[in-house]
Amino acid sequence: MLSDRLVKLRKSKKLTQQGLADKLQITRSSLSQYEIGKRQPDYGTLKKIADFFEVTTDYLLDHSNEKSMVQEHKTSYNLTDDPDLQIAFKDASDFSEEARKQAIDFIKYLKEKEKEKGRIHKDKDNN
Amino acid sequence: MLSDRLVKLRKSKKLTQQGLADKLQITRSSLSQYEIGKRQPDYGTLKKIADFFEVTTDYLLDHSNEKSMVQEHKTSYNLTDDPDLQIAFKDASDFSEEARKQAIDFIKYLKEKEKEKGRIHKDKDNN
DNA sequence: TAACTAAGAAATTCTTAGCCC
DNA sequence: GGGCTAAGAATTTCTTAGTTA
Repeated sequence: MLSDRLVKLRKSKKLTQQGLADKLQITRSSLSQYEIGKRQPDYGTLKKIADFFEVTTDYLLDHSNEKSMVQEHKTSYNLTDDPDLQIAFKDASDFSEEARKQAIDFIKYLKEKEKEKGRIHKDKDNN
Repeated sequence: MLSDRLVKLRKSKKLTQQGLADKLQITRSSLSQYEIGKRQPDYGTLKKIADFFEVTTDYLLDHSNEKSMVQEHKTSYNLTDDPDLQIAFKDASDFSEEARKQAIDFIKYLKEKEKEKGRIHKDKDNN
C-alpha cells in the first residue's frame, strides 16, 4: 500500500508531513490523506514521490510481479528473453560462492557440449 | 506516457480495445481515453494492466530513475557482482533450448541444496 | 508543533449513447 | 467492426479551516 511505504520513507528521512509536503509542492493535508490511504495522488505526484525517495513506483504501489521485474531487467541490461533462465540467474546471484562456482562450471560444461553438438549437426532449434 | 505504451502493448498482443477492456473489466470507452491520454486509470487498474502485460508500473508510467532501478534490482534480485557468473549467464542465453533447460534445472537443484544448507533443521516441504 | 478530519469547491473519471472511418 | 467523443452523472481529490494530542 502506498500509505505504509510513504510513512516509512518519510520517517527514514526524518521529515515532518509539512517538510515533505513542501518538497513535493503539495499541501500537508493532501499528504496526510495519502499516508492514511484516504486519497491517491495523481501520477505526476506519484512520480515526484518516487524520485524524491529514489524508489520505483512499483515499490510505492506494492506491485510485485516477478515476470515484469525480469522484463524490466532485460530491457535495462539487455539479457535473454527466457524468463526461466532469468529467474535462475537471479537465484544464482544469491548463492554462496561455492554454489555459484558450481553453477558457472556446469554452464561451462554445457557450453562445450553445445560446441560439440554444433560440429555434429546443424542447429535446428526454433526459438 | 501511459497512452503510448498501452497502445503498443495491446497491439503486440493483437487485441482490440474491446478485447482488452473485457480482460481488464473496464469499458472500451475508458480504455480509449487511457490510450489517448485523456484519462488516467486508478492505481488498481494500472496494476491490472501491468500484470496483464507483465511489465512494471514504472514502464507504463515512463518513470525511469537510474537510482531507483538499481535500488530495486539490488533489493529484488540481489544482482551479483560476480563477473564470471554474468559471463556464464550470457553464454547460457545463447544455448539451445535443451541446454538452457539443463542449466536452469541444475541451478534449481543447487538452490534446493543451498536451502538445505541454510537451515539446520530438515523441513520436508516440497516447493 | 505535528498529524488528522470535515465540508464545500473543484477537478477528474465513468457511463451511456452516438458518431466517424 | 473498431476506435473516438460529447455530456451529464458519479466519484474523487483539493482547499481551507478547525480539532486533537
